[in-house]
Amino acid sequence: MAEEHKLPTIKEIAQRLNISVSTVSRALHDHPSIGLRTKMRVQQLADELGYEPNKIAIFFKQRKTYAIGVVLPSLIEEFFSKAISGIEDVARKNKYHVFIGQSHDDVEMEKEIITAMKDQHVDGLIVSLSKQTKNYDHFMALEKYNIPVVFFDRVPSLSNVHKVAFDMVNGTKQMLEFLIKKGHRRIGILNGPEEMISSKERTETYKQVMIKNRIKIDMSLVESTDLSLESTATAVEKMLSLKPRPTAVVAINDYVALDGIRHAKKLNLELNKDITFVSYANIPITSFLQDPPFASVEQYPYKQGSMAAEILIELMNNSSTSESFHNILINGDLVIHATGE
Amino acid sequence: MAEEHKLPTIKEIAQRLNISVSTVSRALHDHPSIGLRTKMRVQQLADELGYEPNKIAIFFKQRKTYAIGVVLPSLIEEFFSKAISGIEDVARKNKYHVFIGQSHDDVEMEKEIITAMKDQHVDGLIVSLSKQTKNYDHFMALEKYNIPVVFFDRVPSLSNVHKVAFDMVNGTKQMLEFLIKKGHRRIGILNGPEEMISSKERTETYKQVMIKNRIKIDMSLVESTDLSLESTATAVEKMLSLKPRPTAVVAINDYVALDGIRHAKKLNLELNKDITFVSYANIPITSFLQDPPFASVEQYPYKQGSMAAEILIELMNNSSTSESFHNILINGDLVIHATGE
DNA sequence: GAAAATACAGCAACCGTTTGCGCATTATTT
DNA sequence: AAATAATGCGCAAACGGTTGCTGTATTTTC
Repeated sequence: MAEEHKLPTIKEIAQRLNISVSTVSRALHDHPSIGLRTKMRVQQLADELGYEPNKIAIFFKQRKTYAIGVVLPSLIEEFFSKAISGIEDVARKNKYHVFIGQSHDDVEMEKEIITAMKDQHVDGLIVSLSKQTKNYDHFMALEKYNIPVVFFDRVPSLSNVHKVAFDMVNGTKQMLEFLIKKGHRRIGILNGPEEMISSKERTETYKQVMIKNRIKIDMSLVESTDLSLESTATAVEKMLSLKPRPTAVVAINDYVALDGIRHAKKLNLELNKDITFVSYANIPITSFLQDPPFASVEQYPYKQGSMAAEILIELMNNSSTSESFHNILINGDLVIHATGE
Repeated sequence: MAEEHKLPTIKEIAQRLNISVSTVSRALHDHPSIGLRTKMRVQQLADELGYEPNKIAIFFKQRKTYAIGVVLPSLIEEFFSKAISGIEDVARKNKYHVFIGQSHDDVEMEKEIITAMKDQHVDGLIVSLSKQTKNYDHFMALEKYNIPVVFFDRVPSLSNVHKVAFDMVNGTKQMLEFLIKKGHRRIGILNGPEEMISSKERTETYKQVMIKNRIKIDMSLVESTDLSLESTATAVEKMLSLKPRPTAVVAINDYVALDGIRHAKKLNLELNKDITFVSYANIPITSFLQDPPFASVEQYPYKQGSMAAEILIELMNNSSTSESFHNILINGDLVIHATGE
């Protein structure tokens, strides 16, 4: 049973009613040049037959797919799954659908996904770079296909692209000023890989704020991790064995901060007294944690996603290549987690 | 610049070479009935022009999109984002792409997504039900369009569907036997909403195991939560205020267990002594937790996702409606988290 | 009552590719 | 040398729908 799977087409309606397909098409679109009588007959038969336009055919004709692709490192990070929600919501409102691809922080995978999405003729792309990505040719190639790209969060260090990102400079300033106000003078940074511009910005801002507050800059207080477990462990260890030890540590994200906290406990350091950890917010389980980071900068992933999507939609509509590039900075907010000090 | 966006087509190649499009098409496919000379000329020009077949046109013609849709409650739950990875990996291997839709546990949203995916002509669908879903008509309607559906994790209570799910009966047995062996006699259940078959199975298994171990069944030890924060809080409170209090509690997932643990601490109960919490694994941050659930049953989301995808691919290939339905049960494994007792 | 305007519907091309069938050429067989 | 078989390629339809143009009744206008 159910083996005939012949969906009704406009052609069929035309035959049954003994009129032309163009008339049917126009009737269904309520075109003014079709008589009321005909329109009604068509509408009725269409309903009876359960006719539904074949969108693939339409997309093909219109050279549009109403699909946007999203490429990001990993859905497991809450930051990204929240961002996806923002993208999805905006997309749905505008009748777009969302393809998702995870690069798992692998450039080759990223390229593959981009190619696949190009082949699928997505109308636009939203991308958060893999942490390995240094070269942007595979994105630039998309221009040829007229596929606009909006980057978010992990954006390339180029000026001629559209991007939405957390305002790292501002967020880092807030965080450092907060710590300094609390009396900290020796502040460590558990930074991300050099390839990420956010890492560079963090370091720069660090220097800036230190200078402004007349604190001597000590670059041995800046450690990097490529975010792998081992690399993070090494960085944490180095950081905590510095002499004198920093009294506060800014970690690139909550996971790294938690690693630091765990290690500090092992060393029998008293948290928020001997040493204070702060970070940039990625995870929301802090309420279950005995010792959360003292504070985090909320980065509003949902907002980043939805803004990126809005920009993309604008770009897809006005294919009139507006010469300017969007460069949105999202302001973070400092959130205090720890219950007391 | 770049305003001509005219991608080369087979037609263009044909014109330039003064041959027919059919010849070009066949040449590009290495069809035996095309002469070597012609093939080479075509190939070369195609390379020069950077020709790429228009997949949309091909999909349209072949009435296939090479897209599979995935509908699930929320990407934020790690269980699901891991499952997605499993689905994606299998899909990619088979040249399929993945559309994702989040129902956010809302039936209406679920229906909308299904409709959208049907309109997009996905070739198949993988679904984990919203916790509200009681009626499966919107899935059954897909038969008409010849779109196969494979359910996973949150599956419907129907026998004539394909599904992959965690073996709740077995997993729960393992867990309960484990607790009983440890001496627990008064075991509470923080169960999920009644609509989820897993909840029913949990209750049933509970009774069964109790009977087998000659422990009197006390249904006041079974509390339900709809998984909202408030509902969970209420259930936890009730559970911990029972007299006598249970010495062990099985929670539907880690989040609920953590809520229980937090509440127990507030009541100054000593964990794993006065009361022990166990659950089904959804989250991996246990290593950062001071007091993780004592044990969890790992549900292998990646495996569930990849198996569901494999079944779907099989179904999409053999549209020969095999009369039997897949009904895979994934065996869980008990994982002990707590460091000591 | 004839000319002009309007209303209604059909023709055919088009989007890019695939494929069954037929038709020339050339090559092979006897 | 004639009949047969390969070989190489083109024609045209098909997938489902949209749209500019054309054509014919029917009305309206003066």
